[in-house]
Amino acid sequence: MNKDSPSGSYSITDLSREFAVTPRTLRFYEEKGLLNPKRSGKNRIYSAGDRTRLRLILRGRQLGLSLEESAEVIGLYAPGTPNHEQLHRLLQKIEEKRQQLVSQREALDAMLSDLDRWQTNFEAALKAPIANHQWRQKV
Amino acid sequence: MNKDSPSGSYSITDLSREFAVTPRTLRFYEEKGLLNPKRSGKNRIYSAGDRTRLRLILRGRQLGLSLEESAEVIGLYAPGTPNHEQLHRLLQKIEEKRQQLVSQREALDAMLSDLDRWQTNFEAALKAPIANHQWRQKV
DNA sequence: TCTGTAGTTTACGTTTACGTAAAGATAAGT
DNA sequence: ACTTATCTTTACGTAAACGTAAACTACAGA
Repeated sequence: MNKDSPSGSYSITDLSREFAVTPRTLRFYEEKGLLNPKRSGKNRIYSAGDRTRLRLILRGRQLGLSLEESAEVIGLYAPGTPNHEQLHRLLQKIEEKRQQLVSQREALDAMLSDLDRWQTNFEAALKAPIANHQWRQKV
Repeated sequence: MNKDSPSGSYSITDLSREFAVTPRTLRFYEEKGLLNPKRSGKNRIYSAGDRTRLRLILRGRQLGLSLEESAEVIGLYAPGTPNHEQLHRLLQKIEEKRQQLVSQREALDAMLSDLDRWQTNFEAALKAPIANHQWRQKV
C-alpha cells in the first residue's frame, strides 16, 4: 500500500519512510506494546491511528522520553473516557521535561559564556605578541 | 581532606558529594581518560583543575553530550596553545546542541498544545452531560 | 584489639533502543 | 522459471554509563 491508501492504511515501509525510522524500529515498538497494527496475513497493516501513535512516540523520543514514558503518554490519548489522575501525572511529567529543557539551556549558556571568555583571552593574547603567555593554568 | 583543604585538593568522596555523583562515576571518568588525579599512595587526590574538569564534564552531561564529546570539549581547555581547528569543531558542536534544544522545545510545545486541545474537548464534553460522546476516535 | 569508615582494583551485570544476521515466505517483474 | 524486493520471526550483538559485588588495605576511635 502506498502513501495514500484507502482511508489511511500503511505498510511498514510506508511509515518507516515517512518518519525516517527503520522497520526494525516499528517492530520493536510493537514488541514493547506501543503499537498494535492489524495483520493482513502475516503482514502488518497500520491504520491512521497507529500512525498518530507513532508520531506521538517519536515526539516523545525527541523530547528525551523513554519508550516507557511515551507509552504512558499515549495511553492518555487512547481511552474513550480519560482518567483525571492520569492526566495529572502527565502534566507533571510535561512540567518536569520543561524544567529539564530550562536546565539544559542554562548549561548551554554557561558553556557558551565560558567559550566567549576563553576566546576573548585567546584573541587578546594574540594582540600582545611576545607578551606573557600565562593566562590561567586554572582549567 | 575535607571541603576546603590547602589550596584545593579533594578526596574522591569530597568531589562525589559536592557534585552528587558516586565515587564509581569518578573512577569511571578516570578510566575513560577524562580525569587524571594525582595519587597519595593509592588514594586519588583531586586538584582544583580536576574539579573544574569534572564540572565541565557534568555540564556536558546535562547537555546530553556523550563522555567522548565532553572529552573533546575539555581538551580545548587544557592545552597552553589552543588549536583553532578544534575550536571550530567545538563551536559547531555547540551549535548542534543549540539546534537540538530548539527542536526539543518545539516537541514540547507541540505536546502541550495537543494536551490543551484534548483537555478543552474533555471539559466541553463534561458540560454537555449526556450528549454525544463521539469526539474523535482518531488517536 | 576490634570495629567502622573510606579507600583500592578487578570484573561481571544492567538498562535502553535498537542493529544485524539468519532463514524463510510471498508477490511482482521480466 | 528466475531474480529481486519486501515482508516475516527468532535471536544474538552492541554501545553508553555506570551499578554492584568481591576481596583487600589502611587508618581512626572506643
